[in-house]
Amino acid sequence: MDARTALGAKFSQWLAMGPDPTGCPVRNLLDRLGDRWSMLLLAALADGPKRFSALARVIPDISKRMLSQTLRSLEGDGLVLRDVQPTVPPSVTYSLTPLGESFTTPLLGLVTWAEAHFGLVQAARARALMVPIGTSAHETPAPAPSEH
Amino acid sequence: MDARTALGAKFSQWLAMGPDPTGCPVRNLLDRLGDRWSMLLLAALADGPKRFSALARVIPDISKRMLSQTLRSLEGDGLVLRDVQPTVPPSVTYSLTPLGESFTTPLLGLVTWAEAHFGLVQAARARALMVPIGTSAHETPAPAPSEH
DNA sequence: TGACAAGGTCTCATTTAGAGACCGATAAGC
DNA sequence: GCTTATCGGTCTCTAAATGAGACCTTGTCA
Repeated sequence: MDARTALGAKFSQWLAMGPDPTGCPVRNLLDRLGDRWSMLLLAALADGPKRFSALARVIPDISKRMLSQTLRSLEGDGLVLRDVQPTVPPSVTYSLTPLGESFTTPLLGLVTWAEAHFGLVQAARARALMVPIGTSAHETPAPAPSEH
Repeated sequence: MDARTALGAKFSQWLAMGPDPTGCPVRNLLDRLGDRWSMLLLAALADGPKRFSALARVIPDISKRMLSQTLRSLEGDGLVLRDVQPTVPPSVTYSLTPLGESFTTPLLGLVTWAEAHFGLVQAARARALMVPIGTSAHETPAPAPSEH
């Protein structure tokens, strides 16, 4: 059974579980980790424990606000450990918990796929620009350039 | 080399590539697929081609607006094929492209992890509620209910 | 004296997502 | 004939998420 078949089978099982999407583990975790920063932070922490400002440096385009918020969400889910040393100024180190480490396995699969297929995605994007999305031979001709 | 080490190695490679995050394939794809709906739609389509309204039924809590928008984004990235039959009313069927099918492999890994570890995540969440985040032994003592 | 660092929080403005009305053509129910 | 529903969306309006950047405290360095 290939991955597509297996995934499709799982998906129809979720459907059978009823109409409540929040009860589904996959929906639940995808809602948490499926944002712009969570998986990226987990990848950064896979490289080793890091302090708040070190994370901000290696991911320059995250705001302090989202960095703080996302780390607390990951901590709340048990994926990240937050260790505060009561020095002055305080020193806070974030690291992966064993649960967080276990997540690096599927995350590595995702990352590997991205590296391997990025070229094909870029090619598809280039085609999408040449032929506007949704346009094909049998559709309505291009709409007359009406203003507004 | 375990997954965590491999992922950490990849992460430090990205850092060496320079300060521009958008050039990184992983950042780029994570920004596209790392949202609330993209991976879920890919999982739904792994179950087989589906029409617009069928997708809306199996994922009841997505709005038509986001469904349309996300499908077009996936089409633009070459993961999903949109097939319009010029009947009246038009019949539009979405399916995975070969590239989209190849993504089901890492996605299945993610889904499998979620199913296997959801219990641990729930336990961590419960603990996080009992002991407010960031609180540990060497921090400021719990704000003693300064009764007198 | 002033600047800078730690690890955040706070407010404000912009961006994004969701709710729901609407569309045009057709077919079914009454 | 009238109402209703389906199809695959788009449109507007509002609510929520996000980003930018000021601010905080205590201490060290110049």
